Amino acid sequence: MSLRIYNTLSGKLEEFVPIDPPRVTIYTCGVTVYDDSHVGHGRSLIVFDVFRRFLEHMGYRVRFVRNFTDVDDKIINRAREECAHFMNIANRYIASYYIDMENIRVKPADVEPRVTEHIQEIIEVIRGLIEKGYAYESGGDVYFSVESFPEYGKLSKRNVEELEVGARIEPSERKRNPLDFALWKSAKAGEPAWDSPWGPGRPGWHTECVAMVFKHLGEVIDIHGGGLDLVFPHHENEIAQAEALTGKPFARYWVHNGLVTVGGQKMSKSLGNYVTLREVYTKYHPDILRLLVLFTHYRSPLDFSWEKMEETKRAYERLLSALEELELLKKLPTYEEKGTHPLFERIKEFEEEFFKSLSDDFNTPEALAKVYSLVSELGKVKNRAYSEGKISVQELSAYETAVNSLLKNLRGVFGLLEDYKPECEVKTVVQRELAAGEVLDEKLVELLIEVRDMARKEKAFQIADRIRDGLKDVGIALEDTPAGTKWKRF
RNA sequence: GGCAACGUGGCCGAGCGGCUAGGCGAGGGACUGCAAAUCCCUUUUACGGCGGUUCGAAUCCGCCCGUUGCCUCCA
Repeated sequence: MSLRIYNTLSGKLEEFVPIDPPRVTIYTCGVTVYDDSHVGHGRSLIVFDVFRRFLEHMGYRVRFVRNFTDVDDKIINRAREECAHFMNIANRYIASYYIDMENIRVKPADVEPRVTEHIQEIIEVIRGLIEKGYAYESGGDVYFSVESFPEYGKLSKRNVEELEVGARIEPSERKRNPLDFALWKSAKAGEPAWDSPWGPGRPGWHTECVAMVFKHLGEVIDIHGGGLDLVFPHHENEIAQAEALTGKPFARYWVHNGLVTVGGQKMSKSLGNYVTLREVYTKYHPDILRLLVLFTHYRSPLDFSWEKMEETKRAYERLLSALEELELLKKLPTYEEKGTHPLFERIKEFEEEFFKSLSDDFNTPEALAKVYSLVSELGKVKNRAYSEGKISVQELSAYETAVNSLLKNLRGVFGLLEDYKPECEVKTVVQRELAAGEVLDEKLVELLIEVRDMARKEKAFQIADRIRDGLKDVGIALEDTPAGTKWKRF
């Protein structure tokens, strides 16, 4: 099956052809570690996590690199505020990042390089650019000369003249052209600094990614990704440096995810309208965040709200209950039926269409629509089985096949349902943390359900309802089904 | 101001020349001791406005209106 991807560089959907199949190289710009990650970062991380899983699922051997920017102005400022070393700040937020990633189920990249561990490589890139005449040293700084690279602006569809007119870039006597950007910044007093041919200083922002790509993936990579807000200037400046140096296209496909907004406005630190990932995954199961992200196409804006989290939670629970139903259906009396069940055909269609949607520029919302169509089919099966009080062997087998197919694909590609086990309820992170002390509670709930069932058999509904209401007060909901009473926390 | 997107039914959100997206909500029904959950049915001028191309446009083209992003650190 061929995969089509939207390439920011061409502005078109293109068929995905890796340089050296089945090998695929992907680089995405990671976070600057000066604070906790928010939902905007989370979206980007989840989106590329799913791309990577999907490519792996298609049989590609993916090598995935995602960096940490662990030295920059914001980290330095933060360190100054706290009278701490900048590395302490960086290390703290890298640790925090890993906790977030574990909780939102984003797989680690194959290499997760840090800028401070690649200073030498960065210096080599800068040195090469100076040698080839694309960069110049000026008062201890080194700048890339935008005029020297005629294709500058090709990614973000701008031209140098327009940029100069609208330039709000702070003027600097050291720059020849206001659009020139710093590859190396000379150290000011009290700032972290490394030795270089141009004196002590630190790397500018844009060179790090180029140096790390060269080192860990090579001169030309298949996919370079990041948030839409990185297109200009960051990725434009990466292209300028890398291509000036090698004369080859830096990345074959430039892929950018849409931004997360709040009330229509971009979620950002500076606006203060952000919600941290930690806040989300302590309130909701991480699958719900992933589902929220995947319900919108990756290139569209995604407006975050807690109401939407609630909506997504309901959609998630409907999916879960369809899966859990299998164990209850197994308890019904069975009978033999002639022929194969039509549900088997639907499962086959589902799998085909699910991957077809994903192959069309990672259309996850459409893929989810296929998921929910199958879920509806399962609901119909369940309903009929319960109204007849029995289920055919073939139908039960089809239901089980469907559940396994959903589980396999939602786990493998979407990273959902990783902790799902039919006999256990799915818990939020907080619930998991509390789980150790819960065994006793569960026994008590089961005992109460047993007592309630006895009461119901005696038609002592007042007693039965008292138990149900009482459990509701402590956050446990009961559902009576022909196959027995289910309970869950809410 | 420049550049780039986007405007779909109560809300969210796919589709991008002809064929039911899907989710959430709301109303009705089935089921239930009553619920809950689930399923079924309904929510049928849905495609910002005005022109144009076409046998046929939400889907292509033009203009207008509106929203957003980038142009400064940013996933």
